[in-house]
Amino acid sequence: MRIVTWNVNSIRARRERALAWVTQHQPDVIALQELKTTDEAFPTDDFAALGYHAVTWGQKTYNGVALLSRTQPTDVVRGFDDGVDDPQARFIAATFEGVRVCCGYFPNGGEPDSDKYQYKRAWLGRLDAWLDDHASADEALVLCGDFNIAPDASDVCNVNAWEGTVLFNPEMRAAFRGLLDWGLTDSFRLQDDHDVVFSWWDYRRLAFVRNQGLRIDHLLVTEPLVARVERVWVDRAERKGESPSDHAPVVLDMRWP
DNA sequence: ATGGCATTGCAACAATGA
Repeated sequence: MRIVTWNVNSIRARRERALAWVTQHQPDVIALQELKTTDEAFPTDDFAALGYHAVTWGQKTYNGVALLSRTQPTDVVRGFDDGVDDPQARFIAATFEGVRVCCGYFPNGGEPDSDKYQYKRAWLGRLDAWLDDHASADEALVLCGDFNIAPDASDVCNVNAWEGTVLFNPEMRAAFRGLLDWGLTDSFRLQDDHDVVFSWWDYRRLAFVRNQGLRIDHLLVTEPLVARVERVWVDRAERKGESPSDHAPVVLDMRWP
């Protein structure tokens, strides 16, 4: 089974690339973030023509998440359903062939002293609560998406430049460790021979050609899946050429069922 | 200390991202 996470930075701007990528790489499930459009404007029919089901949770202009799959999803949830009045569409989950796939577009956080960072903190707490209340570390589960957290110094191109930012600081590293403590494993780190580590490169300053990036897109798996992971890899090629997203797809290949 | 690049929505370049 191939499960992919990809922040597309607008599905309308990335429509042709996304269709081509799915055609080439044939994922079983692909979790998309930053759709930046409504459910009505999502190219559901284009993916259906390729044989993919789509469940979406979009909104105008910002945010938006989706799950595309070869098989029919079950038990779809949109948002945390925790009573918080939150207009930001950042979380969707569904089950595919017995694997619960949770797709999050974690908040960026703006600046460390900002309201946006407070929202990021609160959102991470709400995610923890959702996992406690609606999921189990004993079930086959993948938590994937754009976490907007670089978990370790080895995930950062320039530690001095990034330390203390909303993407890389002690509190965010602790939040990431909290997810691991809940019972998740960073599938990428089950393997130590990666050609490509980073998953995001800034559009500016020639960051991609200089390979000045961050690893902020992750696929965390529960124990029932750990031994089944075959390979986790970043499709750096998708970051090349005309009009790429600033994120590359991260691919998890595993033996399932 | 700031912009740099990209996208959206509204028609002003402002808001946002990472």
